[in-house]
Amino acid sequence: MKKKTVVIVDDHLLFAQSLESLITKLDGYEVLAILKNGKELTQYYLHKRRKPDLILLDVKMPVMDGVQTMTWLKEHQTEQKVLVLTMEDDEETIIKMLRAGARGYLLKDIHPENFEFAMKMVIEQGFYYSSKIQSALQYSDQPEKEVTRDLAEKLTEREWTFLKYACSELTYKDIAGEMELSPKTVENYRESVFKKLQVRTRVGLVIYCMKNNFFKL
Amino acid sequence: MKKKTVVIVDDHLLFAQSLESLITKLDGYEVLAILKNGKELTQYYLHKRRKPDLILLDVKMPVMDGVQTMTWLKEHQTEQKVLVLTMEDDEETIIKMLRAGARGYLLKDIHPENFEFAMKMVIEQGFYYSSKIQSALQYSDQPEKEVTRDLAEKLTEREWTFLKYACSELTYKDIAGEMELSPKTVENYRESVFKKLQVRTRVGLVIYCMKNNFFKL
DNA sequence: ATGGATCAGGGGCTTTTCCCCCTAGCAATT
DNA sequence: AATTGCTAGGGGGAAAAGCCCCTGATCCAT
Repeated sequence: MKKKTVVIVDDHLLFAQSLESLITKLDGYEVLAILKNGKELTQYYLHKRRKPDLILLDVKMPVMDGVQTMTWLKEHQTEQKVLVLTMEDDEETIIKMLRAGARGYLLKDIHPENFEFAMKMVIEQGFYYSSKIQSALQYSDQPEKEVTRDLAEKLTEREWTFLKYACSELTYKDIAGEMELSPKTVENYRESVFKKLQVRTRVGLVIYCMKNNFFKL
Repeated sequence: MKKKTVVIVDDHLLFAQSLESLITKLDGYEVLAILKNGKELTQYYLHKRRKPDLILLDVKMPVMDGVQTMTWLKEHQTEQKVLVLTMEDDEETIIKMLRAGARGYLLKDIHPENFEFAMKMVIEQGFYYSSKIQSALQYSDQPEKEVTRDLAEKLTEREWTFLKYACSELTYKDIAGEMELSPKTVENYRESVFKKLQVRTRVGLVIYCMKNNFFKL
């Protein structure tokens, strides 16, 4: 029987490499590559490397995170099967990933036996949802919350940059300096981001970012 | 050569078991047990099981976390060598663990080669500090910062209550309403909390709380 | 070529936050 | 009996944040 191929995308090298040795031990699986983020994954495809049967994808990563990667995959590698493997168990992240096309979602505290089963399921059946994830899915049809989630992804580049600065003790004037813009322009980004994320204060903004693991603190 | 023995304490089973297979592959190491939290570790000693040369300890765990475990070990297993292996890279956690007696501190995103070296160092030399951790250590002797860390836990009941409200989109006037106080009194709590936590803005306060997991968002 | 979105900038205004200063009651130490 | 610490309250002022309004310049797609 031909071995199933796997690519691991996770910035935690120790975990990634440990996982590789676990997977290799499972027999029937082969790890083609370990990549540190989504950017490296796009490079991987670019160099026409062997497409894996399954991608194990982390969510919180520098450079290009799980959600961005998932979105990219959906566009450029439609058929690629992905199992999200992460610490993030908040509903928003789960929903975001599943809607971006993830066919499975696992928390890293899963039992290794279940892990093997989940890989098998995603590769053969195309999906795997643990019970925890299923309960999160139930909520995913509530309209208002949906809207918020979509808007979160519709921030422009500059708005994202602003957002990162906003999650600090810098004043808007400081941020204007950092971004080399007029304070008034920064003010506009504030307004548009507030509206898109539906918050009313800067504190609300920070909380929103934390809840959704936009970046590590 | 006798194999070095290791016990892994980490609630993320998949990671723990993956790590086990990595360590076993290293040759020269033997994993005696995988435990889910500090409580299980105390049970382990209670049953007079073989004491390992090294404990790999996670910080964020349910039941009995890394800091509590470290404190317990310092009292009951003074000679036990411990390498902290975790995601938590904020200074407070690092200092707390080192002060509780950890002889080494590693982030999970370390390169596996360095990981082996770190294990070797802790077992043979009794310590290992990565450069990141060393820089954190530098600050630990600056008196003011030390005080801050302690004060973080010395918030009064009312300040604590205020803090929770402050991590929301409520204005101080709103908070005054919620706490049934005059806005001016709330203002005083703000000032005292700012000073104790050494932040300059409310956003900084929220970030501080998130970094230190004061409460779930 | 005409919207539509993104980017960059501004005026004017209100509210909130932030930073000092201060008083006073009450409880537990010293 | 005095100090310290927590509680609750206040005055005044400067800075920042928040909320409307508006003008252009690109660039991109119908």
